[in-house]
Amino acid sequence: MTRQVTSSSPRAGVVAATGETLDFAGLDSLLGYHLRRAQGAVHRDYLAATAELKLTQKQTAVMWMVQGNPGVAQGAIGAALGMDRATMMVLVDRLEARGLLRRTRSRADARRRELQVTATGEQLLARTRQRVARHEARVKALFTPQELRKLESLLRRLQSLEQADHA
Amino acid sequence: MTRQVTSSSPRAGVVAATGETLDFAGLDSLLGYHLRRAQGAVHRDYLAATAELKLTQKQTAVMWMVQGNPGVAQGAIGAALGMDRATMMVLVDRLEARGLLRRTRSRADARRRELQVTATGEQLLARTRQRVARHEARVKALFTPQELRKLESLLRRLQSLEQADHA
DNA sequence: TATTGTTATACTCTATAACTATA
DNA sequence: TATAGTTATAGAGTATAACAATA
Repeated sequence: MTRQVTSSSPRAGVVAATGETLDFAGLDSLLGYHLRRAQGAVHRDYLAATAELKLTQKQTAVMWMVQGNPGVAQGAIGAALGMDRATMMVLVDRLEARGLLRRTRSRADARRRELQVTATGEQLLARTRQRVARHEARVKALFTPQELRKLESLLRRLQSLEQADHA
Repeated sequence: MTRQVTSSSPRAGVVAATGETLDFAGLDSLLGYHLRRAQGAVHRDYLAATAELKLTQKQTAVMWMVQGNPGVAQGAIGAALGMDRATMMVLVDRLEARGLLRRTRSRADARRRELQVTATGEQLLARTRQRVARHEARVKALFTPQELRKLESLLRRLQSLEQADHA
């Protein structure tokens, strides 16, 4: 497949599978576009790397955080990972149903649910970590250490949009 | 398993809404994590900026590409934007149902469906472009021109994962 | 046989709103 | 009143598999 991904030129285009040249018409001047494409590519690589384990990026992030903070409140995890309460519910419901997480009422504050990784969860998470490490290595191999630091720093700055006022 | 992969500080954490400090336990050393968070933040900003127009990032990208390439085959758009045929169907079905796109059988190759933006679609896309421009400006204001070029270049490299062999 | 589009199906993430129970 | 969690509901993106029409 011939790929002609000229970016900066005024009439950037790709040679599609059909042989037609498509005009991006400035779409590829949008940072959001590149971010979405990059995220898609990395996500698909992640899925391929962890396929049989059936833990998505988000689910892994939750398991990971709960393991690192045993007994943490459900909402605190959601807040730390930038997820809505309701979104968090869906995630935790599934992980609990699979026996990977335990949800117990907090004795200090009965409104809260404290999360713990189960023994089954520990095992699956350990296996997932190995796959993730391989996936990460493949991704990071695209960059020099300096580029990696730069990229991470720039991505962190994008995250700061979340805190900004939208008045 | 001892994990000491914390990127910035040995015990990186955030103060959650509750006042508890959460340990990321190395999660934030994963590039995929930062990418996902950044994409989430930008996506939410995009949604807020275009709320009443009801065109998502993906839908806008499709409309944008069709406008720039009138009569292009449905599959060619999908390929250029990195979407599955079935995924593309869902997108185009919705846009067609809203009267924003027209889908006609190609005379040159009857297997293909050629896409066109309707008059209604043109209007909505024009309004969307204005909102997107404002959104983009807000996002890009986080960076210097040099940083922007660097970020785009690094994101492009991530996209190249897609072409790699996963044998 | 290969390609393009289609349909059916399924799963995940996301969010809003209304509700319960606790504080 | 405010907070933590819950439930119901909905929309959107993603993908696999099987299929029809066409090349």
